[in-house]
Amino acid sequence: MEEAKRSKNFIEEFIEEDMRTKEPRVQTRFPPEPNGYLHIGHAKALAIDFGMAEQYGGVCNLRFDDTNPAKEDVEYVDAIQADIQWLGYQWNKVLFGSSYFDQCYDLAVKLIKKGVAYVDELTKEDMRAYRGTLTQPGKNSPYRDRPAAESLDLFERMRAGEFADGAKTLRAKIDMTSPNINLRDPALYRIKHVSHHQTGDKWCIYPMYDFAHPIQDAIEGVTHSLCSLEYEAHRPLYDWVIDQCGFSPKPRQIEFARLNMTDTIMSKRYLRRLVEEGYVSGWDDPRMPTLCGMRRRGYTPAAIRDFLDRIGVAKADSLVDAAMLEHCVREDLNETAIRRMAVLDPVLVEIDNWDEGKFEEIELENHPNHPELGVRTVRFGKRAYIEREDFAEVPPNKFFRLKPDGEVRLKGAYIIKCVRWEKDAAGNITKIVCTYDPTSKSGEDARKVKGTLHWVNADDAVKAEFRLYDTLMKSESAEQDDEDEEGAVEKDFIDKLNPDSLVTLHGYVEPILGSSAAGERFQFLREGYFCTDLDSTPKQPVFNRTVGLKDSYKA
RNA sequence: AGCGGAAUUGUGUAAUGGUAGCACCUACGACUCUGACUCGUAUUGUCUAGGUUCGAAUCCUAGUUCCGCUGCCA
Repeated sequence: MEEAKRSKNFIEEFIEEDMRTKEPRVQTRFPPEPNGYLHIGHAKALAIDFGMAEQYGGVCNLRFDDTNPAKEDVEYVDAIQADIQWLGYQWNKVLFGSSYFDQCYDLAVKLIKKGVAYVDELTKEDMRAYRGTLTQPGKNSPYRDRPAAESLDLFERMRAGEFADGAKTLRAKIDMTSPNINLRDPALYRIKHVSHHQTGDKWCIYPMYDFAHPIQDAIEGVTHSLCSLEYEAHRPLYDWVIDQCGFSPKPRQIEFARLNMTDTIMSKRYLRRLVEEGYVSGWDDPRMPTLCGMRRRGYTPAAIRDFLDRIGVAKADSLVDAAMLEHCVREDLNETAIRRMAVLDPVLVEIDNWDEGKFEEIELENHPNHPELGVRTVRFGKRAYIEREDFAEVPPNKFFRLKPDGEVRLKGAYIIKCVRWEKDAAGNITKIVCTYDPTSKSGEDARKVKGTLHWVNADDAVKAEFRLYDTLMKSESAEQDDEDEEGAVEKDFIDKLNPDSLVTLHGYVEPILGSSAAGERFQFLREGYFCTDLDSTPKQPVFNRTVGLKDSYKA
């Protein structure tokens, strides 16, 4: 496939300018916090971080941003790496923010000695009160001007574990009247008597993100620290830390808009609720926007990367139509997925003028656009299953499928004509009786009929389960405000869940599919792209519908 | 309200003072032993009001709307 030509985004403009005027080297980092699974939103950031490094011949490190042990867990460290690799990105090194704790500490000492950091003893509540508001300036803490030596002593004792959580903090001495609240003496270190998944019990004080991140970037030699828009107001603080610590050259922080997608919940908090309260089967439930969920659903790395490439990078907030992602996965799978026949909601067809016990071998192409992918053989006999919705007693307008006295071709086999049908007491159709035209065998240049149906031979069909997915949320805006009155929003969120996001059907597949392995992808003719689920067994194959086919039929 | 950002067709994104383009979506048509794929055609856009200029999405002025920021989270 040809490399799609894409115009430059604003980050590329910045990088190229920096390469011309500063140093001709690019280094980035992808800094996930190990407190959850990666989702499609992270994938955008990841594609930008790894993509920029690759594009400009630089390197990108995977660095776990683990400065808050209270919220993090090793469980996620491995999963995050697996997801990145699955997507096809390669890091230069795996690093941990926690491995810089010694340097952070030393730098904090340096800042105290410089007189630009101090140990504060205000309570959390007082600190908030002293901070002021969006419109009113804050005021100095009474501890702000204590001698550096005193702060130093206190800071050492904080480290030594002499104080309880929250009793003291180390704060930057910047400007309590700054219109940018992030500059009103932000906390640099806090006390947390919590053991860390990487450093164990070595520390009981941990640096804040705002202090640790720029230090990590600078030590590693990151040239461009790419992050999402909500860190924009933190950039002056990022630069302040770099300057006060005396780093040079200085990494440059550039912010871009994060991904939002229609019908998609992207907040970790809500995703966690779905898992913990059992609304989905787990983080890898195929309805989840997590990378492991999408993987299980059958999305391909190529499709996801193509999608990420197409949506671009900008600073304006946006809401990408999920139809774009669907388009990308259809485009990829159309090329690569082997064709098979499966009947999801079966109804029996019996051929009146076909001898009982007689079978014919039928050859079917594995891919109409790729003959080199070969053919397979299926048997055609007196009975077949077709899709229940492919027959109509009273056909709607432009119905090309089976109807009373109507003809259709069974894909690869013969043209059949409906002569009568049977129903049970409840009025459900139990059998459709047809005749076949012996002169219409596929490939023998017979006459044409408008409709062609997929089918499976009833005598050797394999029973299968099909899982069809729809959006987790009922309609448009997947997640609104999460800040209003807690209870109301929480309830609202659950109320908006789509009760039909998972529909399970039981039908039949070609015998050859009885042995498919988990993860294999197919196009089931006229039904969509499917992949074999983890739950699948030879006795009971299970298929997930990744995405349906486009359908221009309107009754 | 203070500060920081952002506004281009239904959606996403280009055009860096010189023909508003591309993709998705949608509609219609051709083809079709998948109502798929493919191919063709079409609709819709520069937040508003002024100004500078031969010429403005782009520069200037004023306004409007949206997003973010008041964690010892990241």
